[in-house]
Amino acid sequence: MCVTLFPPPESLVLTLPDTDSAASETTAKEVADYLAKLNEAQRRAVEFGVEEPGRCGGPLLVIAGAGSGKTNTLAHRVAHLLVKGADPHRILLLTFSRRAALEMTRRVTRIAANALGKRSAIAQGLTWSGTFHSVGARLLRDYADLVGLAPSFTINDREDSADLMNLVRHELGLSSKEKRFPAKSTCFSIYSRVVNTGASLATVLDQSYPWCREWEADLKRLFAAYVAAKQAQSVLDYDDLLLYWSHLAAEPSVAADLASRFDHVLVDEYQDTNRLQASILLSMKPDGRGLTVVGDDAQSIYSFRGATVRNILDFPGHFEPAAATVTLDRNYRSTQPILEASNAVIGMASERYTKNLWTDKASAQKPRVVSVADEADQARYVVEKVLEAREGGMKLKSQAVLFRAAHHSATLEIELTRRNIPFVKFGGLKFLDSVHVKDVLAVLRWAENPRDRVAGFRVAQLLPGIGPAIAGRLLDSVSAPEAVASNAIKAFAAPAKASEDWPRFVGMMAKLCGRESGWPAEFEMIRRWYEPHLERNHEDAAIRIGDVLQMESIAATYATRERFLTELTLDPPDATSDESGVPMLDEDYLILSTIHSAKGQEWRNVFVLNGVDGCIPSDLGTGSDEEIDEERRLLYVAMTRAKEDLHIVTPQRFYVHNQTHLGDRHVWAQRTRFIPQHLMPHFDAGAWPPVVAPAAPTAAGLAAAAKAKIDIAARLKGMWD
DNA sequence: TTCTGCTCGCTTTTT
DNA sequence: GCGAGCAGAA
Repeated sequence: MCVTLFPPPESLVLTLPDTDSAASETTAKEVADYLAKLNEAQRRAVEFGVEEPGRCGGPLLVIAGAGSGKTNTLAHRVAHLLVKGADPHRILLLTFSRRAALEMTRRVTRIAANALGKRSAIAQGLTWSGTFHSVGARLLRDYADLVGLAPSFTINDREDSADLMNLVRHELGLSSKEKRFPAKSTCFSIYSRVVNTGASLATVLDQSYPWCREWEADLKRLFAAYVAAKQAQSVLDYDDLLLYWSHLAAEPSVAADLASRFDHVLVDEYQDTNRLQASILLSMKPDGRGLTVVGDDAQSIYSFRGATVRNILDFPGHFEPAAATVTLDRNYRSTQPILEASNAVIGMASERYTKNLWTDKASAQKPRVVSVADEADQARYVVEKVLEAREGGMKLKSQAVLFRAAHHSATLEIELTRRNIPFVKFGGLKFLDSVHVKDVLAVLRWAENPRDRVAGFRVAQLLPGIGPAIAGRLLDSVSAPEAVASNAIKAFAAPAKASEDWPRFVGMMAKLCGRESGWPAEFEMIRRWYEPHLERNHEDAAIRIGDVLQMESIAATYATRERFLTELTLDPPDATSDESGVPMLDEDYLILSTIHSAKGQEWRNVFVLNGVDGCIPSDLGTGSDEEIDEERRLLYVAMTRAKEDLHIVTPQRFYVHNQTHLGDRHVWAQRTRFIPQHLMPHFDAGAWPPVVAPAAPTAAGLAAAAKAKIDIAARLKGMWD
């Protein structure tokens, strides 16, 4: 995982080099240099409204098609602002993921270094770059007192939030209805959708969760209690980071201060922001001065998270006069045949807004649609083609395998492991979901914030002899008014069955709450305490201890416990590989990724797995026309990742695991509906392995086979001798 | 009250 | 191939 720290507050006071006149002259000359590499549209996007220092241009929307140099353009714009004298500490750069934020600052630094020479230290001051959520968390800690939040608030990830929802649900007695109440994760998804879309509960239920319609009144009660519980416990969920921020920004007494912190706000991947995020931007920059958003409506693939493509479409109209729009439609990534095929696929969307992309990268190779018998053949095809390209000098890292759902790569992962091909998988990660990781984090979270019931509930029940009932009582005494956590734990009458483990637990919690050991020594202490419990509860304790040890080394790179917890929640490790730990950066490895996680990336050779109906589009995403269109955009995103070669693999026979009451079964799959027959001229269609006439078995072959049979039989018998 | 062993139901994408 | 929830034993 990428471990980056927000620099300590002191570094914010970094002194800026003087802007003397001699430097300005060199600047003027080199400006021309670095802008000369951009095309005309990119250059307009970079220079728009950037005048002398202190002045910020009006709002700008950049529609940037796939591979049109979007990141590069945005990075140039930031660098250009810096060159023109903008204060880096007063630039807010909002990206979709931390990975994207890192890439952006890296590029800005490089471009600014080229343009400014030694003065590139300026780019180092670009400290406000990150996701909406992580920036929200930072701002909230600054303003915590103002909004009545404990500055030591902890952040619940999705799973924790669902657990809290579950606790509240039980307290309200909603779990013991005659008819089954929606599952905790469903409840949480509904809640989250209401918050992120700004729609009413009734609307959300009608549009997205019709089967939960009858529970509307109960859900309302549940959500009210959930919000109260979060407040009582000083915990925030992901949505709260945005929600508190938006309320903060809308509050006149704070808004001015908040807005005046930043001269420029730039937002990447704007098509994947939701209503709440848009409202935050508008209240931070009501007149749009200094506001730049970049995105591509054809790549909007996060509506399940409340993102709405309307944000990008309606952006210009929010301002008076309307925001300027620059469209980047020249593609620098893919060859002409790949682009033509991609354009054809997205061209069938029922609604579309941007123009076709164009390129001058000619190629004779059309993208391929490869028919294979089943998933095993699909895996073999990919491995064979990957190795073939590797022989031809293409690094594994320049090749990627993309799929709709994380488990689609399971067969391939086995084949890769068998053939000793290293790979790293992005997306669908369960690292933070595994019980042992959550256990350890719960201890930390509870120590950091003793009112966090989800964490405490989990920790207490690790001790033998303590179940839900006793854990609940312990938590009550810890969170009683005026209670001091470590004293309350010490004073608690543990049951006899837990007496053996109790003193050690009390000692550990006292040290953690008192911050006696310091960070990261605390982590080691928790690990040592946890190991015996892990061994008692899990057969595969050794592997799990390995994970905990790995976490320990990650923990050591964070300055404080709070930083570690916050960043791990907001930016969990996003990759796994066949062996524990991500391979060293200098090693070569194949990329496996969900299409969602592949956003913004590119590779020379791209394989799209399971290009069949039921996978793309997913069975679960074929309810409405909007959903189908989003699945189509997903395929479009996957296809436009490819620079030179694109393989869409379509297994004819598809194995489904326990998906319905029918149990495991094979289904016969059809090529995805997004590539209908009339688009096939854009592709090279073929089958693999190539069809050859079946050779009759030779006498020698039969003899060998017979011999093998005998050998195996003998060996099997030998096992029991 | 905890713990174990069973059944039933669900199963995308992620900050 | 897994978690939530339940029934029954300790």
